[in-house]
Amino acid sequence: MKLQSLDREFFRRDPVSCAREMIGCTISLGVCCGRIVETEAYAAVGDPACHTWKRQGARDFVDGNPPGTAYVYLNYGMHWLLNFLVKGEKEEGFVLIRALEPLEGMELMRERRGGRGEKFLCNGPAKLTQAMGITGAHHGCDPLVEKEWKLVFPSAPPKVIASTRIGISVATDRRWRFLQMESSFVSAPA
DNA sequence: GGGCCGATTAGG
DNA sequence: CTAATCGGCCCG
Repeated sequence: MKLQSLDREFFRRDPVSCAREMIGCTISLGVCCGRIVETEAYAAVGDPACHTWKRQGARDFVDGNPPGTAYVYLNYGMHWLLNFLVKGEKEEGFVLIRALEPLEGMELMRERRGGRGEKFLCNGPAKLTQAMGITGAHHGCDPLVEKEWKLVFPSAPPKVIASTRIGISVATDRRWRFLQMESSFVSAPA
């Protein structure tokens, strides 16, 4: 089977479809690799939970970068969260990566995560950035171009479950959280 | 400048 | 349940 890398076109769509279809894709940074088992979509327009709702800086980021660009931000003053910029013709926004199934480089992940067990290395948006070594230094980088990054489609599309987004206090009714069915590496059950 | 809040996490 | 910890935003 042939490994098909995500391309620019993949991110030139609406964020909800993009978030759904990123489930099952693998993401690599350096020697570490994991399968994406949980994502969330945020819409640049009309979504009170999206950074663009309140932050001009986020809006500028959308306008000033190509689709696929990494949007990394510091949450609660201590946790880096990884998003990918999505820019369709009609809809723009972000896909938040919320959990990975660790596949490669687990030794290094474990070291970065204080020796925790495999199931707890990447089962949360801030845990996976810590395990993968993603920080604000990666904000604005282009994973479709930069060599240490690799984003690859799954050989077969997994079963995906839609659920409500987590950890937000507004627009909580939208089922814009996506999980790989039966995965034990998600941050929380659907 | 000060106050408040947040797409979280680990520990009690 | 809460502390930790800081950039952005809203005031003044």
